[in-house]
Amino acid sequence: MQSHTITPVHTPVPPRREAILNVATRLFSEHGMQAVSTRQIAAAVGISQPSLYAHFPTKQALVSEVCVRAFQGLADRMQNISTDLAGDDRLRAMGHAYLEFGLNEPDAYRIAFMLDEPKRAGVEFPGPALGAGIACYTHHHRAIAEERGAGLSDHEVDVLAQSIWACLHGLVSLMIAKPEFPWVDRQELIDRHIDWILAASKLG
Amino acid sequence: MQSHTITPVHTPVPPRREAILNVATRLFSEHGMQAVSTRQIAAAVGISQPSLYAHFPTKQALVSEVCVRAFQGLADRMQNISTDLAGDDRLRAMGHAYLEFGLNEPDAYRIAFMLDEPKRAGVEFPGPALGAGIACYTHHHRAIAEERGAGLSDHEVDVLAQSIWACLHGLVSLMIAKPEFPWVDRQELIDRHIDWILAASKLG
DNA sequence: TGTCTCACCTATCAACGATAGGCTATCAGT
DNA sequence: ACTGATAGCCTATCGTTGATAGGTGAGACA
Repeated sequence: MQSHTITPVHTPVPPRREAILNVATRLFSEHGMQAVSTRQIAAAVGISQPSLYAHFPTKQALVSEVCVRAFQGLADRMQNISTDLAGDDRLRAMGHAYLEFGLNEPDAYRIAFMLDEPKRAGVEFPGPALGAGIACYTHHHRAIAEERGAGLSDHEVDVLAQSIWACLHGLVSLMIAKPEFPWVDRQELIDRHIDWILAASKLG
Repeated sequence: MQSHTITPVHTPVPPRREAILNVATRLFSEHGMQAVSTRQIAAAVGISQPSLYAHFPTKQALVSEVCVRAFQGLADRMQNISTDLAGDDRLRAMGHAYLEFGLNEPDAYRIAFMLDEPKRAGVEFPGPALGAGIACYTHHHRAIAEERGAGLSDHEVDVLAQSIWACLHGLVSLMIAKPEFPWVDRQELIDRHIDWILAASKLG
């Protein structure tokens, strides 16, 4: 039912919505997503709590949009790597980009890959946040197929890509969830984990 | 304590605390831990909601105890494997035990390894649930050290054990959190993931 | 019998996400 | 300039959550 009144020319984007997203991003990364209430977000923006619901239908929608924005950065980075590099350099750079994104944006990563989908009650979205993560997985899958897929069936490429993804996800998600675990030096573990996966992926 | 259980006439007195834990375990595995409220647990037990707090100081304490009990099963299983088997059979069996535990007890696994510690505000527990999980990691670390540690320094064993743990955790946690992802056949992925890790762990 | 203990109850709290309904400023069409 | 619609915001309130306060009643023991 929205008509020809779409572009009012003076407001290219409602600034309030943007302000809410920026404030929410900051609060989420400071205190964690579950710990930040809609009332805190509204107070930080300077509006009342119900007013948030004029811009976002639900808190989850706000969270998802914050997350999607963060993941766009990872997708861009993986895209660039895929066009700039080749061979082991390509895979190594993508692995590092993936791990470092997860460790630098733990809230976005957690929202996309470490939380259950809200699958309650019938209809079931892929979920916008998960969708943004899947876009990154697609870059990963294509890189594996092109760099390690020679002589493998599509199915075998799928198995390899999912196995490698699991290895990368395992390290970043464990480090996010359990930072107090007595890890060995973080950078050394990341480097050797990736090198080890790269070598193993040549085993066939 | 109350070993000879001839149920008294009036009050069946199956220890309340035990009944709560059993009911909570069932409800958590049916609907997920976050979705079950203290009121639902109390109703299923047949007592009022505040009465729960006579047995557990907080909901988190109840959740943790359910989780610790579940993990005791995994620890026992890994202990048995470590004494019954050796070589690659030992590592393979432990890997399978670990993955299948996570997939069969997703709530316990999630509580122990996929949730942030409640580290806010000063004092910081290791957390009873995490503690139970760490006990299992210890079995894993020892097995890696004994089966793959020849010629490696302690530090290199740590790196290898943490890398392999991350690979195992990655697969189980992703499958738990994202069951709707188009995974290849679950059993095939598990088998080939473990075999692949086993082979890779021989690369040095 | 008196009293101590303790598991249990009802009543209630503060905080949460979310909704209902009214007020006001802007703006297009007449 | 008036009118009517719209958008954005407000206060008030809802139902649910985890958790607390304070009273009640039964069994153990002197």
